Amino acid sequence: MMNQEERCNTTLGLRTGTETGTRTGTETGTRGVGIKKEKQSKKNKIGFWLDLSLQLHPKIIEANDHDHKNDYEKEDHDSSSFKTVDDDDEYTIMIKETISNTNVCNNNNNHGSRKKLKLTTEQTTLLEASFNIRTTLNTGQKQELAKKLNLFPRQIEVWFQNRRARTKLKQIEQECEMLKKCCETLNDENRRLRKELQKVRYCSLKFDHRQAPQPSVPFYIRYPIATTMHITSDKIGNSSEED
DNA sequence: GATTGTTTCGGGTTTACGTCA
DNA sequence: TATGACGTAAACCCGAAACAA
Repeated sequence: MMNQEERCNTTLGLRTGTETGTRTGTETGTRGVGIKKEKQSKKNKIGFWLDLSLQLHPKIIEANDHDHKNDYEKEDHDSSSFKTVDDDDEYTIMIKETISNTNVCNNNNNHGSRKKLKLTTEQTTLLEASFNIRTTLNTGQKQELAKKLNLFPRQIEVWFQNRRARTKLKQIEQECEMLKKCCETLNDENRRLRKELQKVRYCSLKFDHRQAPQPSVPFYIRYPIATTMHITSDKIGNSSEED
């Protein structure tokens, strides 16, 4: 429940736009100061908006897609920056009832939940084909595709955004896998070289025993690293691989 | 050149929905 | 059959950048 102070925290706005399902351009943008502020403080705030939306050209909706289309139309409005009421508490309901017969609408989500559209196979196929040609669309291409698929341009936009994100995620996963394998290979190589080093140490000890008194510094340390590596890989390394 | 409004995008999150144990 | 966990994808939110007026 809201307290008295919150109840008084109301906003009044004017909304323009169309019923075509596209955004009105006020949803995003850091410099759209006035409207942006309203959006950021939408929670726990009652907002009244005068809706001047126009239905320019009612879309022809296929029978089996009817519910989803209507839902999306509602959804698209709800997703705009004017959704200022989130929960149907007593006060909100009262406000709704009060203003229900006027042109003022508060753009509340009527059912408290959004419907999720599942794209058909044909739609997905065409979208994928378009994505393979180009990963971003300009306005014209977006509208053309939306017309073809009987979707809203906003849906096309969202699909492409999500698709780009999925592509990037897959790419990152692949790169991660590659680095893992690379790391494993390097670890294997490291283990192999350590083993070879042990063998060299062992050989040098035997050699010193036969040829000379035990030196104070181990045999392998007396050679520069590069030389040691050379001996290791070319001479002894081969024999170790035969093991 | 600075300011403002608009559009688009990336990154992250939320949520509806399907699947499976 | 019911249900909860989980994965997926559509939709959403926000900040940043680019661009035009």
